[in-house]
Amino acid sequence: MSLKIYNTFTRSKEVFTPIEAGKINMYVCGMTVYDYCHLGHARVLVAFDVISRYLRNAGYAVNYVRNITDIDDKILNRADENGEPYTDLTARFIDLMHQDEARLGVQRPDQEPRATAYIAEIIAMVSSLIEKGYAYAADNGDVYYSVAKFGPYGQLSNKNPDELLAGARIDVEQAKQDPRDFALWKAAQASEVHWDSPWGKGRPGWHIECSAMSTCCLGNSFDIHGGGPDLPFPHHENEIAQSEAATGEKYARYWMHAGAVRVDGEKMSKSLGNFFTIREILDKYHPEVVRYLLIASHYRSAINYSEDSLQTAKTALERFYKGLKGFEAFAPVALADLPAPSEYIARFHEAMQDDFNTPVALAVMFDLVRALNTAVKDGDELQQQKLALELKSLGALLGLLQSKPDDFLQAGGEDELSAEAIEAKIQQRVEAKANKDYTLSDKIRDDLKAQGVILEDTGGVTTWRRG
RNA sequence: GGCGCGAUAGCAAAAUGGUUAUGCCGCGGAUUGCAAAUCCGUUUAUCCCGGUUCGAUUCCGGGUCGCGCCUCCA
Repeated sequence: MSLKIYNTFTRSKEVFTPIEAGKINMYVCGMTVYDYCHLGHARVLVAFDVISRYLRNAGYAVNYVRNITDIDDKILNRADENGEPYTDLTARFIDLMHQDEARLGVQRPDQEPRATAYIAEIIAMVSSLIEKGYAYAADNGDVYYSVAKFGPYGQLSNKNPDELLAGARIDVEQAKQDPRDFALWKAAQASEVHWDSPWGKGRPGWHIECSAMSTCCLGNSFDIHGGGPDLPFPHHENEIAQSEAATGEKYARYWMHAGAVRVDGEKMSKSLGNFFTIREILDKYHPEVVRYLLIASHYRSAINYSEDSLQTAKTALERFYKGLKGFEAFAPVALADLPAPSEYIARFHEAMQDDFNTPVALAVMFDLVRALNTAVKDGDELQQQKLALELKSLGALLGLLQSKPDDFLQAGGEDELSAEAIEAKIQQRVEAKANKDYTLSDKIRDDLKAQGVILEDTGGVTTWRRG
């Protein structure tokens, strides 16, 4: 069994072979920090979190780099609107992003380079592109990349450069020699934030920072480059043009792009203003519910967000947690460390190795929890322990099932009945049952149910959860 | 206009040239004081029209509808 990855560049699933055996260098385009992260960002964060976790678990030494773009027109505009230094704005949203990612259980990347820390490298790359004839300094102080000079331009997004020229419909900057050319360096206006450069005071263009940071952190060529669904063109196309022209080497080998998150059939995006932030969703739902929702569809397919879909995700997770009650003591282990792994482990690997097919991986876990429930019913303790450990270990690999079952099943809002009040009611009911006063005991149970609390009498013991 | 993706049961979502996806919901049974949970069983599918094939949801062609990128967006 070998790992297969869908490569945007070839538009096909390919057997994955790293440049250096056992090592994977991976770069993912991260956030431009001027606003809260929304669910679309969460999708990319979680997708590549699961991918990097799986690759590590499969034994690869993964170097996962995810950048932060902390200088950009939108950042400067927002800081201007707020009347604050742009560095205050970016520091705040970097911090908030880290909070969101921690709450979602997303492991931090190995390196998290920021554009403003790589200005010297960016200037060096732009200089190199000018020297090699791929870029030119215009009269207005901007530096542009000359798209016509890069023969393979358009390969990633499957675009014909000639047709791009015909289709240009934005106001073309006068200083450009060709409408398709894009800015590597932008001259600073009057009092704007700027750095000194051979072309005067200015700041980096949008795409160059990723070329510079990925090359500095991972080398001229690396294994995987990932990002959101709207990045293949122009961002990644331009990265390829910049990097390959500057280094003369193949840039990234496998391009991976997450699918869109939609709302009512339309892409969730800042420009449409139809986005839900991660934190507002996490105010109402357990982080694992959000993770489950994002993983229950394949990472490349579009998903349609709704409150209902979160509710369904919660119900699905409850099935796992109900099965794990009583196995709190089992700590998850790496899959390679499982003793005598069951067929479910092999099936899980098979699913994940097929372009990280998490929906199938979850289906395997549902089969596993059924087997676990059966083992519990049959009183087969060895089998129970084995399967519970396996389920927790598979869950851990996906960043799920990390809570104690009761913590997950009993989690409630502040306005809901307290655990103490529920326990007191249960005690009253135990006494009623002992007196065979089923009318009272059923009334207590019905009253609790009306308040969203479900009682379960299992083996003479009553437990509860919120429905 | 260019490039690309998708259409699967009540909902969500995989896969597959012939054989159970899976989860939720519905129905029946076991279990239970009654429930809940669990287990067992079970009802609903492959957008339309052609073609290839012994056989197509799956491959090919055409169509319809939806969506994405082509402009800042993950």
